[in-house]
Amino acid sequence: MRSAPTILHLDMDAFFAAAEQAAKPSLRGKPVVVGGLGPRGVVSTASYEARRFGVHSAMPMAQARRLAPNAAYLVPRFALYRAVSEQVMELLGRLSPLVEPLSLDEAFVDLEAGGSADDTASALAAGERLRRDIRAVTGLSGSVGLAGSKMLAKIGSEQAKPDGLVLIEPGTERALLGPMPVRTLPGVGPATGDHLRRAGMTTVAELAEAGEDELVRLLGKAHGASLYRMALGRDDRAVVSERDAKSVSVEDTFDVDLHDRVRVRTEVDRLADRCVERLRAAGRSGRTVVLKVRRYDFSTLTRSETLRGPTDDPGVVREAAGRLLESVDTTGGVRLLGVGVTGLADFTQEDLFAQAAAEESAAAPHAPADEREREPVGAGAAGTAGAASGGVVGVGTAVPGGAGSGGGPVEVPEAPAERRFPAGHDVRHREFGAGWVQGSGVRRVTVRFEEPGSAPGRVRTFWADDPDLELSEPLPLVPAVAGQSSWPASRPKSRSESRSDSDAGRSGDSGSGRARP
DNA sequence: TCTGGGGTCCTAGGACCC
DNA sequence: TCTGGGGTCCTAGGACCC
Repeated sequence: MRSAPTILHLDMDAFFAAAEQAAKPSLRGKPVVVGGLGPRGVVSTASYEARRFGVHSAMPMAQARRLAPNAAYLVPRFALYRAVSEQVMELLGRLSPLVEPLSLDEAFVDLEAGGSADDTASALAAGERLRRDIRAVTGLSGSVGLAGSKMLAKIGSEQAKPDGLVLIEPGTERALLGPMPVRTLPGVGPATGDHLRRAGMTTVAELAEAGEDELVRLLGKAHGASLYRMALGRDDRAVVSERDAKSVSVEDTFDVDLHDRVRVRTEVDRLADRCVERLRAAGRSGRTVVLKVRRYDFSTLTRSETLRGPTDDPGVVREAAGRLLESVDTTGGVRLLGVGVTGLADFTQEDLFAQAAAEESAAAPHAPADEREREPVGAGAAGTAGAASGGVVGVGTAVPGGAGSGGGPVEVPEAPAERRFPAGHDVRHREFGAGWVQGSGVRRVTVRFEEPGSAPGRVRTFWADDPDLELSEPLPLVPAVAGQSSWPASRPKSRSESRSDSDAGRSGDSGSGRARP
């Protein structure tokens, strides 16, 4: 707690949906829902227009479509959101060296540590200036909370939404919190909320009255004690700018449950490879391998194995995950698989002579499908990895498809129009210019030709293999102005890998099972 | 046509060691 | 040799957050 409201919390308003509306003029003022479009997708973000229909985050997409059948439904474009996020974080960095990002669209800033505010008036000024700057640079709105602690700053930004600022004057915390529902406090979710309600507590004031002993008895030592402090408005947590990741994991939910044991095993191998890719991109290695299985009935279990030393070897992680899989009963079907690594260390394979030798005999006879021969194993790799790793584009849930090696019995369907041109992604046509994929299917692609600065545009339909039409990088939401932060998405990236994928797919046009739309 | 993906932190029991 | 206690590591699960 400090006596001046110099901790700032920024939360961008409906971030993913707002970015899409800024990128697509025809969607402004309309309900927009961003999330997974598959049969098991959920909502990531709903625009405020969509929220009026009752759509909200984490809702199953099917339910959202029932509530708001006329909304625009889009897959997330993380490359775009990451680029906007970097612009925002850069603005926060001008306020203070102490910036703690919580996600792409949210962060704490210690204004006092940055010398940008030391009392109510200066904090207010800094907050309002920040909101103006964010709008000028990104075209989007963010809400700001200012208070003497993290908890209150965050509650402030929540109250400020959308597009507002709330300052909570130190000294007024308890009066403000008292009547609020317990769910307002961070760390009180559905389970704890129910627990407390059954014990007769629904407001923050009632938590404070109950006392620490009672809350500890109810919720356990750590949770009870911290909740009691929060209920009194006490929160001394510092803004921490750099935190090392403690685990890396990847997981996939399948459109239909997997029953074939062999298929389950190949999916685990692919997940292990993806996990190691991310691990290596971060320059880390890990000692404990975790397998996650969600079964047909949504029951979820994890199995883990700790190795003798850390590894970033895909073969080692595959083997461990495979062993763990053998201890799991998958009859009935598998809905989700995940592979993760914890116990992270900073060094990589070179340091692991002993480990490598010990593991050698157990290594698979065939090389992993995704050998990264581009990067020499030498010292240069770590130094350049950062620049190259930024370009990974997360495109919803890609489900089937061989890992590219082409070997193996898994059928490789032609890349259908909806995968080559995912709904919502940017394209460029040689004649008509910039636009975005409004829909695709049956080998056709429908494009709306408009871009961030333009008026709402018109729609045209093309063959999916039209050579004049190609996928393109996201454009800045606001035209660049001299002296302002650059547009990260426009930085040079690795050559589009979708090219080789689609080449491989296209050659087999007449071949095996092409997905019917 | 129910329930994503990426994380963090906490608890609890058993093994093992001193 | 009838019985203690503390510390750390490993494993599994659950709650919570965005």
